[in-house]
Amino acid sequence: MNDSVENRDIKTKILIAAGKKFAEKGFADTTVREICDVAGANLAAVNYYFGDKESLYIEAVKFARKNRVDDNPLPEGDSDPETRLRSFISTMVKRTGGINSPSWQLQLLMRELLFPTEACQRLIDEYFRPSFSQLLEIIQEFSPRPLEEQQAYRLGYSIIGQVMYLRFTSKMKSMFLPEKMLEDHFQIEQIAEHIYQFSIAALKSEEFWNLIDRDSESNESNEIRWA
Amino acid sequence: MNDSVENRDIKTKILIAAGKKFAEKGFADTTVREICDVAGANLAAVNYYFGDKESLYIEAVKFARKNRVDDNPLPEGDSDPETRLRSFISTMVKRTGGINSPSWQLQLLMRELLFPTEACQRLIDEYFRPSFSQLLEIIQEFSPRPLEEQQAYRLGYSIIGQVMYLRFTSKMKSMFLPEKMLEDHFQIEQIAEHIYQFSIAALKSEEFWNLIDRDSESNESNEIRWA
DNA sequence: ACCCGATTAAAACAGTTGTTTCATACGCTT
DNA sequence: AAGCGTATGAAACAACTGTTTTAATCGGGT
Repeated sequence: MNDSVENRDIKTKILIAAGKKFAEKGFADTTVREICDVAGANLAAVNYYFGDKESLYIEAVKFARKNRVDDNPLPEGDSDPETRLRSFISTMVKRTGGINSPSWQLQLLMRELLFPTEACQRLIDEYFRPSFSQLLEIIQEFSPRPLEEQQAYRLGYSIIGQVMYLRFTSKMKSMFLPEKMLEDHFQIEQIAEHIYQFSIAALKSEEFWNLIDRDSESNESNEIRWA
Repeated sequence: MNDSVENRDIKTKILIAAGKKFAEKGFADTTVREICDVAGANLAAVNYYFGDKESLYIEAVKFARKNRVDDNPLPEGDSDPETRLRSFISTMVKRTGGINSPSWQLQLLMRELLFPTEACQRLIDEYFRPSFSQLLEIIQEFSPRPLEEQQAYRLGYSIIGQVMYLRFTSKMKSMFLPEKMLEDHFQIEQIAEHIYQFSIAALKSEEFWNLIDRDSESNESNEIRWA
């Protein structure tokens, strides 16, 4: 099993075909025959190149992640917090592919999050955590004083949650929302702008930060310090 | 196939066993033999009572929903919007079972949302839409002027998204968050309170409503800005 | 006591699945 | 051109799946 040029082609074809099918129907519902069919490879090729179906799945997840990182890279730069947050949300929404056109790569990664297999921990560490860390940094800049870790995490969840929920429920959205509304008011850019506006409104609310302050003070008095 | 007392028992047992297994591993990964084993029924019982596996699945989803509705009913009453929103979020978070103790009923419904089958549309109409409608009503009360439908929907999504994301990612949360933080700061009540505070901060922001107003007046410019 | 429908039990069936086998074809080095 | 390791192709295998069949059992009504 080397990586010479002539056989990387078919191997890659299998990885792509597998990724698409796994993303679409999950591990159990996807057959090796199906994958080989799409890839134009022989049935034995999967076992020849990857050993077994499960190893192929793990490789497909890795492959999907690798292919995914480069698209929609998180914006760098030291602009103001508002702009950075807007860019971040916009990027994340774009990464999810909005409502209608999800990439199979992300769909596969999502599936892995929802029903984790062995490949999940690695995925979190290498793909999701870096983005989340960047979000935490941005959030920190809105806080009038250094945020406690758990508060930053919860805020991060609130923002990421809005983004991810749209992807998670993308299949049922047409059952929930009228077709016309989907087309007219739930396009990628509109979604991103809405989530940004909603989040920034909360993050800029003085009252909100006062509440958090009060909350953390009462926590410290009630609980043993940790960390 | 009648519903006399003596055979409702085994039928119900199968429904419960099927619900649990389907929730845990999905439709394809669950075998009829497994279900019958758990239910203490014979292999033929599934086909005898339900026809085939798929019909059993649909019945199991219905059964899960029926069992689920009564717990954590949405609070009635005509208190102020803030209280109603807080109650609503609290109820929804409780319904999701928080982080650690999900019920198999809800887990099955969630799975149906994520990877819809035929049972999904019915589920949305009978179970999720009523809750969402109530949320829309509450949101409306925060708006200084009558909300356009799509704006109400997007706001609803922002709030529901925060709640649901926690459930959707419950399995991976222990991979993402330190154990200690989960225990100390991601309990049901804390999550609910946080989501409420975050959402209410946005909903009370004058700037936010001004933006929405401006937005609805000029939809085109918004799209161009993001193109 | 007998019968008859409803239910259960066990086995068998037919189809699909992941995996393996083995013979053949290909590409490169000598 | 010969030789050799790699890759492919078609078929077969063994296990598992949902479903069906067939016979046995149960329980109540006549």
